[in-house]
Amino acid sequence: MAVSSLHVTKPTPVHSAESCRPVTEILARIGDKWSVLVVMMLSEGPRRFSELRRMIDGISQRMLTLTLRGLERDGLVTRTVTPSIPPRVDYELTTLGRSLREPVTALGRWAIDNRPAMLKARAAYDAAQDGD
Amino acid sequence: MAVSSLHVTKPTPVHSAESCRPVTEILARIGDKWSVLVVMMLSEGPRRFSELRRMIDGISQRMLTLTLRGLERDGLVTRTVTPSIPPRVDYELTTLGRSLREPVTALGRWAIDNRPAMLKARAAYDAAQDGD
DNA sequence: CTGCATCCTCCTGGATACTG
DNA sequence: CAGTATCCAGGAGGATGCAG
Repeated sequence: MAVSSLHVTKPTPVHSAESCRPVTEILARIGDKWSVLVVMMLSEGPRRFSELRRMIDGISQRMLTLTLRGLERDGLVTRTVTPSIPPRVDYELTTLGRSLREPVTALGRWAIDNRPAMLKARAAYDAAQDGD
Repeated sequence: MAVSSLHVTKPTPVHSAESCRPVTEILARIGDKWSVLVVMMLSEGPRRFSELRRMIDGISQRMLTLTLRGLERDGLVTRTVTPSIPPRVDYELTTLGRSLREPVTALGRWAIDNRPAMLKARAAYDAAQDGD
C-alpha cells in the first residue's frame, strides 16, 4: 500500500491516551496517600498490623485497614491471621507486590534527584505571582 | 566504638518512612487524575491548549488549566503565549519534565505487564467475598 | 490486637456561564 | 481560543466508639 503525505493534519500519536490508560489505572491504585508507603514498609519482610501502624507516622487505623485491603484485593500483599489471644495478623508482599518495588524505586530516585529543582521552580513561580 | 548486639528490638529500617517522603511528595503531585496524561501528551513536542483538550478524552477545561498550572509551577512545563487574534498558547515539557518520562514509562511498563495479574487477583478476591 | 461502623470535614473535580 | 469564576456532588480520609 502506497503511503502518501496526504491529510497529515496531525503527526502520528505515539503516546495516545489509549496506551496510557494502564498507567492511569495503576496511578489510581498506588497514587493514593498511603499505598506506596505501606508497600515500602513491607519491603524487608512481613509486618504486623500494629508494626505498620507505628512505622507509618500519621496514618489512621481506618486508612491502614483500607489500604491493606486494597493492596490485598489487587494481589500485592497477603494477609495471614493467627487466631491467638490476642489475635495476630501479618501482612507480606506477594511476588507481584515485590515486583512493584522496582518501578516505584525508580520513581523514588527521580524524586530524590529532582526534588530540589522542583522546589526551586515552585518558589520562583510563587515569587513571580506575588511580584505581579 | 564496640558494636554490641544489645537492644536489637528491631532490625535496621532500610526503608524508613523518612526516606520515602520524597516519593510521597512526587506522588501527591503526579498522582492526580490528569498530570501524567498531560506529560505523556507533551512527550512528542509542544502542544496548544485546545490540542491537549482534544487529545485527552474526558478532561474538562477547568482541570486542564489547573493541571497545566500545577506542572508549570513545579517547573515541568513551560507556557508560551502568542498574543495573536485569536490568542494562542503553547505548552512544552522542560528538561525536568522530559526526565520524568523515564520513571513514569517504567511504571507504565510494569502496569502493562502486570495488569492482567492484578485484574485476576481482584476478580478472585471479589468472588471470594461474594462466596462467603 | 485487629477491625468495623459511624459521623463529619475537606478537597477534588465536573458542569456551566461569563471575560479578553 | 484561552482562561476565570461559581456552584455542586462525590469521594478521601480523620476521629471516635464498639466488637471479637
